[in-house]
Amino acid sequence: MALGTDYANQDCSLAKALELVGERWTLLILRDCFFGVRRFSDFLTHLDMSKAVLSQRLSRLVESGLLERARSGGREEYVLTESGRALWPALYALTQWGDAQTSPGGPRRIFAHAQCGTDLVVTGSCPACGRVPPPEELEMRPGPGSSAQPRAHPMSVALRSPRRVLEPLRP
Amino acid sequence: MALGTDYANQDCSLAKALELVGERWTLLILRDCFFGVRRFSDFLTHLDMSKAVLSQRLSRLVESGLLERARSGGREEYVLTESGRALWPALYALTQWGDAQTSPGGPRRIFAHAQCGTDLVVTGSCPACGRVPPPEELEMRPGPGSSAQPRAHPMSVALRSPRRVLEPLRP
DNA sequence: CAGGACGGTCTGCTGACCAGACCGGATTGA
DNA sequence: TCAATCCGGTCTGGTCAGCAGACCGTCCTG
Repeated sequence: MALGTDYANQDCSLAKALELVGERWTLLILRDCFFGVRRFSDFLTHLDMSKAVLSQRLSRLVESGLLERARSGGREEYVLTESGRALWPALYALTQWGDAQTSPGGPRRIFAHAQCGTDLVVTGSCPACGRVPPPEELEMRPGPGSSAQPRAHPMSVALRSPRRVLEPLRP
Repeated sequence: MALGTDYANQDCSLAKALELVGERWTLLILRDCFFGVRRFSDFLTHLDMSKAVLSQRLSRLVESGLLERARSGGREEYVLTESGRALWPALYALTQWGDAQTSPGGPRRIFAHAQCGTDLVVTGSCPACGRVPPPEELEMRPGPGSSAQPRAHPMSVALRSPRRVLEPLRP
């Protein structure tokens, strides 16, 4: 493992997790995967990061089994594997904490259980069903804390309309 | 914010959260805080990291209100604030994912609800009480996936005995 | 078959991380 | 009382990772 990305001697699953997803940009890439982003150029546009780093991160994620490279209509696509999808609760919990800490006007995004239309509570469980729905059963929409000056490019616009989590952004 | 630590233009609470706790070592420092570590030298020993970086991370965590600097018996101590303690669900979720991905022999650490003695399920809720207990109600102990060659220094030994989460390591 | 979109790689620079030296104040022991 | 040690840092020089931007091969399209 590359220097600066491992935590030697830590007998701890949090350290192991961070060796897989703790590098800069990695969790944001995975978040975009949940939001339906699949193509190299779309990650690039939406995350506004360096191509070299994006390329390296995607390769590492494929290598560690969190993403799968698929070819669709001559285009490369990066799709979450089961391991990658299993990260959803952690991503959701971090997002909720970020809302609470940095968004006094309320959540930036709201997630609802699509089956029953009920908004999730902060723990990620559906108050109507009493269980924690998997990401593919969720619908997301902007909340009261979302930016008043949103970005204009088509990617961001598409991601602001209410949509199903994990549904591909492009047909 | 220092270059390389921010995510400009991201109207996303996950990005904001990562600006606060996404740097290398930061989440491991906070994990140690939950485990009762409070002193500079103890973090240093247990995490085996550079003093300069530890110093910078602690200062930033104090500055962002996740830790509080306290003086106890002439010694500096770093203690979680309410904001810091609110990070527990995210830390727990990431740890559970790390267990699932990297520890085929079972969890490295097991958390139980101290009130009723029941082990938590993967979502962090107590199956007996039906709710998600806060960290101060939890007891931790090594699980079947913990290392067979554990580290020998007193810090690590102390952290391997069953103990209450958030309870100070030193009296 | 020319042009552009796509999915990268390469390059030179800058800033972050590293180990280890150093340091001042407080406590402890002789 | 004074030296030694512990504690909680700061400083330094070297290395590595992230950055913007140039470049490049492949595929599709008009």
